Amino acid sequence: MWIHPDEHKVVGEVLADFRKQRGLRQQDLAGLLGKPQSFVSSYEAGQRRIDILELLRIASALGTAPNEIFTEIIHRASH
Amino acid sequence: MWIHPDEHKVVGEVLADFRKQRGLRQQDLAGLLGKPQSFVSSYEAGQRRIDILELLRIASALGTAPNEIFTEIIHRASH
DNA sequence: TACAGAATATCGGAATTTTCGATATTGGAT
DNA sequence: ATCCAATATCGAAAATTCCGATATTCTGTA
Repeated sequence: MWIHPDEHKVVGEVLADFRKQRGLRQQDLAGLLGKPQSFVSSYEAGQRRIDILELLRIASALGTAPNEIFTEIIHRASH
Repeated sequence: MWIHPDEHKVVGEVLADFRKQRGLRQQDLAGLLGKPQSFVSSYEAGQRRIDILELLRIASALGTAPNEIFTEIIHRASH
């Protein structure tokens, strides 16, 4: 148990949506990141934090600019 | 001991430079963040990771857009 | 240079988080 | 209802974080 203040759930949801938009499975993305599927599952559920470098790598794997992800997080967190 | 792959040092250096540009001491920024000075010292030295939400808060406290920080990190990390 | 005070860095060890494979659960299609 | 893909959860060892107290480094000034 523990972690996710609600805002971390928002982060996970945004990252999950970006992944799904690309038609990737957690396992696919995990492979690109060199991590197990449970890693992706965990952060998408807001159970694990993503640090700056991880975000850069995830954004890169998803073929998006980090700022796109940030913009969406801020947008959703403000509701 | 441990953490900082070199890239985490870059993250810390960038954040330190942004802080200094604003004429803030670690203690000042720490106060804005509700954390001890050792927190700022630690991540600026690349000894502690900064997660996405923390970056948003730090950027906000420094009066800059998160993307400015990212851009600089990517720029420096690519050298 | 020598000093004072400000600024930053380091320590220690308890608490929290992360790790990853194995397993369980859920979801979608037929 | 069954099959299989996709995602979620577990556990317990390893790694990281936490923060105040203290040490060190830095800066200006006599």
